[in-house]
Amino acid sequence: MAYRKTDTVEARLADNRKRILAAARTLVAEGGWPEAQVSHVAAAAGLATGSVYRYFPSKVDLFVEVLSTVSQREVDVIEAIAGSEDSPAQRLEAAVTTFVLRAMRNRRLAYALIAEPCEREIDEARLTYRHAISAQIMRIVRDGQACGAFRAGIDPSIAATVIVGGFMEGLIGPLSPLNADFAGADRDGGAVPALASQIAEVCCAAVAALPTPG
Amino acid sequence: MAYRKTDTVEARLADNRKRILAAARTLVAEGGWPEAQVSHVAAAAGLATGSVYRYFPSKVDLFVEVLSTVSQREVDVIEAIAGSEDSPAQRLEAAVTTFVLRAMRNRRLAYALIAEPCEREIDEARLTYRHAISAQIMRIVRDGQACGAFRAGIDPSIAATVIVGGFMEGLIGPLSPLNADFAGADRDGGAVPALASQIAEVCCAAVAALPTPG
DNA sequence: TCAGATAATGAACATTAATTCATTTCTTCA
DNA sequence: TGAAGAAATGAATTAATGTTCATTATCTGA
Repeated sequence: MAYRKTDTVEARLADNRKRILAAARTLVAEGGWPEAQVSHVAAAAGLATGSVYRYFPSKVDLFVEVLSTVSQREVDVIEAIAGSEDSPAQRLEAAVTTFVLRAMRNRRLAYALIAEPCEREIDEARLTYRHAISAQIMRIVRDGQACGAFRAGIDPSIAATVIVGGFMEGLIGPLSPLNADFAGADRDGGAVPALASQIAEVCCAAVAALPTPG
Repeated sequence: MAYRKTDTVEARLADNRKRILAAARTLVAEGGWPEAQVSHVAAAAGLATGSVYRYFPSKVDLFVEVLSTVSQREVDVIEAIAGSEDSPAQRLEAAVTTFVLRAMRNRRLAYALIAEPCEREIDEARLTYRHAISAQIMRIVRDGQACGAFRAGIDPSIAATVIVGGFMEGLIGPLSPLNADFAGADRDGGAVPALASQIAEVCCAAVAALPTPG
């Protein structure tokens, strides 16, 4: 009488869930939010539309999980940099450069997750990760102020927010699907590293201490 | 046989159009985009829903005009500052401070026009004005580099973009309706001017030249 | 005042996807 | 193997607004 999920079934269910997430991510990475439709996801995952709702309570939940997974990885990367042993100036430079370079590796996805207009609830989920990134930058700023490498008298929270807004905005143009300048994949030695280092330089200067005169 | 609009009618039509725009603006300023519905606008303007379509081809056109009117004024203000006789450093500081202070005078409206999720086409119209503001900042950056007040070797376009993103992001938290910290109208001598000057300081430092050593 | 022309109305319509759910198919285990 | 439970299906439903348009009201010039 009892029905208990076999390992086989359990595995298939888990696989379905993964495939749905992967399909959703791929669709966003290829066509942005306009492609992010439940029926498309289902088709791409080889399931019926209604089946998606056996794995995710709603479209928003599904895509928030996609966004969270990708974003959390970026937060982790920045956190590792923020917690490293390098000088605050080096850490700030590395955090910004790394973020820009990584975003440019998957432009369409990064554009969708960072800047493309989307549903309110997904947009709100973005804030979580922006805050998390900002918190790591703030930590670097605090450390820098403590050791005199960064100017005192600036609110670290404001500085971090401005820096995060700055490098995100610096990315948006190059990320935009409308912008063809960065379409070529000349990631190494090309325009992308130059962009990253320029953005990082401006961000670092925003908080750097003035060299002690004399 | 012929029908020619009387001055009276002409005036009434013009007045209707203005009232529609004013109502639309007021609704956005009070409730943001969720309130920006054609039927609400019509009711607030004392007209029927369908009548709005005698003055504007679509909802998007109407609200793009609202956004344009408000945004262009801000562009004009910044342009005046950018073209003034002050030093580049003073102009940059003034541009950022002024923008922040003006935005904080009508937080809900500024939030809607700058950051609140909205329809794709309205969002695209935002970019126009962000670019226009960026162009003015870039002009200041160029002038500053030319006279040695700002560091050479930075792409003025990138610097301007990062600065604009920075102060916009610095504003978003304080502008957000969710944020109660700035709800009080202590505009003078209070938290708002302090915020503006902190944001401006960070932005200015991003491009300022290092004092010549020795 | 009246015919011709325009303006205003607002209920009905159109659109677009998300979501539901009655039905079908698959799984389990005695 | 078959009865009961679970999973999958996908067409129909829902919902929320922007937009239309047949109808009504108003205006102009003679």
